[in-house]
Amino acid sequence: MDRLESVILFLIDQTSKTAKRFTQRELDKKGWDITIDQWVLLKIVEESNGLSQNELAEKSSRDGASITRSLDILEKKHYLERKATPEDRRQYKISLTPEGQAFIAKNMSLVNKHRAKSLEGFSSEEIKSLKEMLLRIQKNMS
Amino acid sequence: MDRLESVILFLIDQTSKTAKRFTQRELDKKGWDITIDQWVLLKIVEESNGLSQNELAEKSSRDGASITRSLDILEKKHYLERKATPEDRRQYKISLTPEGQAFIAKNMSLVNKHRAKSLEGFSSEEIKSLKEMLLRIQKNMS
DNA sequence: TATCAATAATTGATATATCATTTAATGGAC
DNA sequence: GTCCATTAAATGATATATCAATTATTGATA
Repeated sequence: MDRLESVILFLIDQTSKTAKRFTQRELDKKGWDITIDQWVLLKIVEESNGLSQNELAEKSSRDGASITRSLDILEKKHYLERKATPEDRRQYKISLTPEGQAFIAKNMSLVNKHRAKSLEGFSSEEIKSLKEMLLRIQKNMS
Repeated sequence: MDRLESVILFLIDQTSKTAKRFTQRELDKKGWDITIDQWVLLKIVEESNGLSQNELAEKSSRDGASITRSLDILEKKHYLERKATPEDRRQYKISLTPEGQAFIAKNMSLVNKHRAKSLEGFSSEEIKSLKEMLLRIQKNMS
């Protein structure tokens, strides 16, 4: 029977927490006014404009209720907006505002710096294989 | 510039969330009355009896305040207990109760089944290299 | 031994996640 | 067209995470 420190799911969770906490603190120091999860939401919207809230929940692996509340916050900051969908009045299409675009533009290089830091010393083959294994685990757990 | 889906830190977080939600739901169905994070705490105590709360926070990559509250819950369920430390009356040593031991014994095989499921199709070399890469990322982010 | 900085755990305030429920709108089946 | 199950998003209740501040204790130093 394995000790916890060698259980992959435990290590993944631990790595996620460690990296997130580290990055969040660094970004707070730089005067960020949003969380990493909110940033991720902005990036998803940037990459796929006009998604519905359910689609955002799916893409970000989060609960729909949680997305509703994050969108409220990001809308209040004027980083993105809900646009009515004429074909289906129950749903919205979410899109970036110019302020949202500007916020991403201003911070992207800092985020890239952190991503690079997390992978210092990794070869591109390693990164490729790591990605692929993470996806396999996700598939196993769904 | 990479799309989010190929950003390692994003994939790690996503994998962690997916696996945790999946496992939590499965365990809830079996009538578990604790969360995965509480389970992890129990397991840490089982593997290293008599740690202080700060040490538990460190090992579980969680905040001390959060540990305090989880311990309150687990103590109320009589799964573990705080024992006074005579050498330092500020700290406690945390240990499993017989009920805690029994709970682990009863559920361990189910947990192992989920761990195995997450790694279906993985060779032991792959697992070894995945572990090692996760630890390297943690080191990079600390 | 009196003082004071450092430390362990707790507590308060606040933010966010999750599940269940509710509301409004949609789209079949009849 | 009416009924009704389904769906999208919002909301309420509850649990947990984080940070900052607090409380009690320790240990070093003057």
